[in-house]
Amino acid sequence: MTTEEKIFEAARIVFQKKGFAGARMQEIANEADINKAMLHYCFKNKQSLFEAVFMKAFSQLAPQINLIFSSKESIFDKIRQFTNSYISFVIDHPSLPQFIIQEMNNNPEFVIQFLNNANRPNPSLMIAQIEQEIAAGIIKPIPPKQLLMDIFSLTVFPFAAQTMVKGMFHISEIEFNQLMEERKTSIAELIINSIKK
Amino acid sequence: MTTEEKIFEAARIVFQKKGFAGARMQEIANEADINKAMLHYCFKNKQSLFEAVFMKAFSQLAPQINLIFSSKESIFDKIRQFTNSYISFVIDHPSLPQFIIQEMNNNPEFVIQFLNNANRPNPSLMIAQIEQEIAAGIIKPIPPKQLLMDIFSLTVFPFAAQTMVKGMFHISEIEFNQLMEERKTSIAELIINSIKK
DNA sequence: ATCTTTGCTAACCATTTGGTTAAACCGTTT
DNA sequence: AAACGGTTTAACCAAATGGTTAGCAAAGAT
Repeated sequence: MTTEEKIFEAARIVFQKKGFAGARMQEIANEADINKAMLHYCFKNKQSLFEAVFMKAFSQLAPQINLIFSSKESIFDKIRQFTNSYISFVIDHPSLPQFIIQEMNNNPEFVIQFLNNANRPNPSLMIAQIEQEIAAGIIKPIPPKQLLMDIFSLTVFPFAAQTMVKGMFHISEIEFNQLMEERKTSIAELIINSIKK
Repeated sequence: MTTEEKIFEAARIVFQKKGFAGARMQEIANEADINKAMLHYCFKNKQSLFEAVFMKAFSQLAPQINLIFSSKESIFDKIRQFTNSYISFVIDHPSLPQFIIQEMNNNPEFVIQFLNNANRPNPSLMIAQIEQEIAAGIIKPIPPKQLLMDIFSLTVFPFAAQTMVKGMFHISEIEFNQLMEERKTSIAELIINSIKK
């Protein structure tokens, strides 16, 4: 592992645990087990190191989202595929959702500029598809944006609010992951049951 | 408004916008339009000022949650009541959910101690009720914890991820609030449709 | 009138924090 | 072996930041 990779990995850990404002360059250096000056040798400054970490995080998550926005399946299959693959992915990267949500909320200006980017996830195709399937009588009439929010809410929220969920239910990391495994199909069935005619 | 109230209100605004780590005492003083030394005259330090704000936030939100955990209604009515009243409340306090989730995730140790407190929202009664209604054949068999997570996910997530939702759909604050109004009944119907026998 | 308390501020302080620099290290080239 | 270039570090710096202090002004209390 190159020094730059060590730094990046350490930065990822620290930024995702403490957020941009709470992270300390010295802590990242300690985590990477290198001298603090190396951080500035490999990355311009805290901001650009953070942006590298954030972009990587987002670029890992984006394909998961594009999976549901851009595939050619029917709505039902899309929902089944998405809940399954997204939850699998996030179990392996459990701090990503909260990290992204937190930093987006703390830098709304950045988000606006960021989401105008080219390969950002774009829901408009899927909204059109939902309207079509409603018109075709396959699913009940439901505002497409609501359905999209339903899918994301059910999938992402338990991870974003992980600490609270664990605290409320008094469960461990392992039990939490078991719940999320169970949730893969549980969510899909919930939505499909509710919208199919 | 007393000086202490001015400080508290300013601290609320700044902490909820930037989080604990991102908030600056000077910025709070500016927002309150008083001298920075007054912060320390009225509150011991940053930590205790933050705790006052956090506790207030949580104590406002807790009754909304206890509404669903402790009322005597049937599950269906509980869901209808909760989605309605929670969303009404949070439209008026839109940064509360993200604030609480963020600070809990950033201080997990604090959460553990905090959720052992007496009047914390406790889901066990409602879990028992769900099991009863399943046994009575009123609703389909579904793991109670999943149902609880479903309700909270659908209700809380759009607010917690507000900036992302607005960015994805390219909608304004006002349009967002309209979506959330619509969502009050939309969510309740989604869940009830899906679990009723 | 004077002392005391309370609310408040300007100036200051110690530490932390992001960032820089000059020199050392080390493998490669000449 | 001397010169070179990329890598790494100890030491340092300036600014930011949370917190303190000494004192002022006004309102009660004696």
